[in-house]
Amino acid sequence: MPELPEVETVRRGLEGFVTGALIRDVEVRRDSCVRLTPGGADEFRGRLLGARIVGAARRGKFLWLPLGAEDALSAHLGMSGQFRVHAVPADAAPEPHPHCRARFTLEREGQELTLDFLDQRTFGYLHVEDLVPTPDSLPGGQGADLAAVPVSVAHIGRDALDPAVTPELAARLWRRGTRGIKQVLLDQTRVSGIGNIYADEALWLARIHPERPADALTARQARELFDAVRAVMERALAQGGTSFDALYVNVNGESGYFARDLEAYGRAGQPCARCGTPIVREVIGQRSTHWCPQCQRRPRRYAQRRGPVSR
DNA sequence: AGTAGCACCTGATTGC
DNA sequence: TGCAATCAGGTGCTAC
Repeated sequence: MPELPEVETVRRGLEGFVTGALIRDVEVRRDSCVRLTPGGADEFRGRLLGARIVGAARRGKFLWLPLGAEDALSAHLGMSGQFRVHAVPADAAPEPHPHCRARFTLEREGQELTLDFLDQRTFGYLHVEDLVPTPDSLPGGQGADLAAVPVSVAHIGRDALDPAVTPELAARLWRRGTRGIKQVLLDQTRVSGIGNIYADEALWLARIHPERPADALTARQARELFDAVRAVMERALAQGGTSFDALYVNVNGESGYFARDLEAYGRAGQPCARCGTPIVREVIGQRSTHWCPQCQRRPRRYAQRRGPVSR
């Protein structure tokens, strides 16, 4: 569920809480939340005990806590993952929530802290892995944390708020292939961080039909789409992200407020804020997709591609 | 190489 | 009331 603005909200919350902390204890409450680790929960715990967290980093929706320059505690929130912080020792913290998959006891400046990883749908996961330099690392970087990424993140493209991604670069990455642009926006190997909500919102803002073939986008449309992605994400970030329910909250358990500003996502049947035409919803590429049939027209010449496929 | 389809889960909501 | 079907913010693997 969480997309870039939500994951960044979590990252910021973690950064202030865990930076400089020593990992004193690791309680894995559900083994399957530890993935990509041959030795499972035991290895996970073994590599973390005594390690010091030096920051909190993110690329797209992938999050990691570097343990120095060599390795990191990596996390992906999947559809429902959360981190929750308690500035008290574990024995004074609330009983773990039924969805709590792992509990960490940290020590920082002589204080014991408790960090919980919750995940209702269990698509999220944790692991410890090496940091590797990536070919597109920013020279000089934005601090040591960004000069390298975890192995599991190396195949992910730079994200939509990364200063190294220019509108021209995004246009080049997106205007390839014949799939609809909505599906291409969700492809994390191109420009990462965009999920189902912000894809629909950005396409609405840029007035582009979600099924327009990626290679039929003009360079100008692609640049406008990138501007739209950034605008939507920056506004969402300023409001702490989008919360529909308790499945997305920040590290303090608080909701984000961007849901009230959504113009397309989840608004099927309601009037478009620009023209009043009811927003439509249709499943495209197995994802629920929302758009204004008036503002986001499918050009006739491309509409033919939707016709019956001969086989 | 690029793309489509499905698998991985739990829980809330909807419909019969 | 009960039960089944449907839906949900994501990723990655397999097979074409």
